[in-house]
Amino acid sequence: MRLSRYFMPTLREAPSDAQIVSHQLMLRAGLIRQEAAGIYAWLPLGLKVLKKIEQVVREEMDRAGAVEILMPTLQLADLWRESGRYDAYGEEMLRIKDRHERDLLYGPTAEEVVTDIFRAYVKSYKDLPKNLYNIQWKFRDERRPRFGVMRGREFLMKDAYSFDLDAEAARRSYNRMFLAYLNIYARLGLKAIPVRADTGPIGGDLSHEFIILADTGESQVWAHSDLVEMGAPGPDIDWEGDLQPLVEQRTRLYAASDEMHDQARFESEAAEDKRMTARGIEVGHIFYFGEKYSKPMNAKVAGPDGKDVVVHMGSYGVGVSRLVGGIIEASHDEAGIIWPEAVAPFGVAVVNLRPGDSAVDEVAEQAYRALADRGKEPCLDDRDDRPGAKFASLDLVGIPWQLIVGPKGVADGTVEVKRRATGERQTLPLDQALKVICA
RNA sequence: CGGAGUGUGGCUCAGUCUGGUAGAGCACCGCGUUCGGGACGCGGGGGUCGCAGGUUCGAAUCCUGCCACUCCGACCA
Repeated sequence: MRLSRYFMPTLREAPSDAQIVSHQLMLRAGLIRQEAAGIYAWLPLGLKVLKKIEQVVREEMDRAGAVEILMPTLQLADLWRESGRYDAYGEEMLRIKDRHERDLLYGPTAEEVVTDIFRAYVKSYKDLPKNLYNIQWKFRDERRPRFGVMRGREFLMKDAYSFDLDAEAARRSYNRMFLAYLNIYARLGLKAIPVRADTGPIGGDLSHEFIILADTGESQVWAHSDLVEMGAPGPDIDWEGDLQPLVEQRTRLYAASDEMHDQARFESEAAEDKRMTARGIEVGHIFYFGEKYSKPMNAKVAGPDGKDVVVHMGSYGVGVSRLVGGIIEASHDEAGIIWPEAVAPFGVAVVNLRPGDSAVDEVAEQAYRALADRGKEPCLDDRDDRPGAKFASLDLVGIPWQLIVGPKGVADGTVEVKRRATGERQTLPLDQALKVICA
């Protein structure tokens, strides 16, 4: 992609609406544009990042045995009347009428729809377990949207729903999601901590929130430092096997956010030098809720004895659009965004410092093609700007590498490679520069 | 939803108190000089001053109503 033909409207100053750094940087880097309170258009760069996060989430869900579907944004109120939530859900639900005066709503979540799909087709315990997920736009009419995409009204969310014969099987489904989530955040270059969450009237210990560490995060977390060190289990675990040990290894260590924190317990469970407190952002929530929806909505399968059994369900959410902001909160500096390579909109920018100079053009084109051939998703900065302006805007939008081609270097057969995250640069012949970037 | 605040060109803001022909910087267009970290000079384009009503010879400015957005609080992926 040639930046001279691209659409990347960067701003030198942040619009005054934006308070937190990720929101400011998303506006300045031209990732999003606000259309209304908590509602955003996604511009090319922002959309690329969003799609990359979405794809990582999708791959890890698939790996863990979940199956993707796509449910509608508009849902029938009647389904929500079945579960009893149509009246229970407050002003946050956007309610709409169609031309036939039928009550619709813009889905804030999809338990009802997925349960309806499930019950229509799945009739036997032999078909369990099932885990259906979708990545879809949701709407919650927040009283007070803020923090840009971190707390918008419209947001992209991955939500998965598991169906099992009993609580024990549901725990196995829960465990798969628990570990899949850790893998997702690790692939996104984030440090995530699973903290025990309030299970409300359901009870039990099967609800966790996933908090990514960021100094500017809105939540406080307290955790045993070994938990952070332990990290993700990796993709190669036996997803069909017994995952309980891997989960317990992580859940037995202390971790809590504001609402569940107990300082006395923290101090008794973690030695003084193992106590970590940090700021973070909640980017995922997994929950076992048993028969809460399956019972009122009559989602049953025939058990081994031929009798109907109400299925046990769980739901598992990842805030995909929120993660865009979350990653920026966790990874930026004074100059702008620093994208982890897994989600960067472009892998490398080939910076032509003198467009129109045929020798420079030629080397830049050559570098661009070589990087494209190697799958590095390069862009070519052939904009007619001064070098400083190019560097500043490329730093701002956070592309991980800059391969700088200028007249001086071309004259003695070299280019410069700059790494965004560290600022380190080296001057090298092109073939070696390519090796550095592709290493 | 309670409290506070802001709406002036694409962005940041001045002008409002004390009514009198709408400003600056950035961005944009043209020309020239520049060209390795958001250049400089000269010239230029662009604004129903959130909307509606009122007061006045005259309203961005005063009054009334409405709308939008932001911040603090209670609530959430």
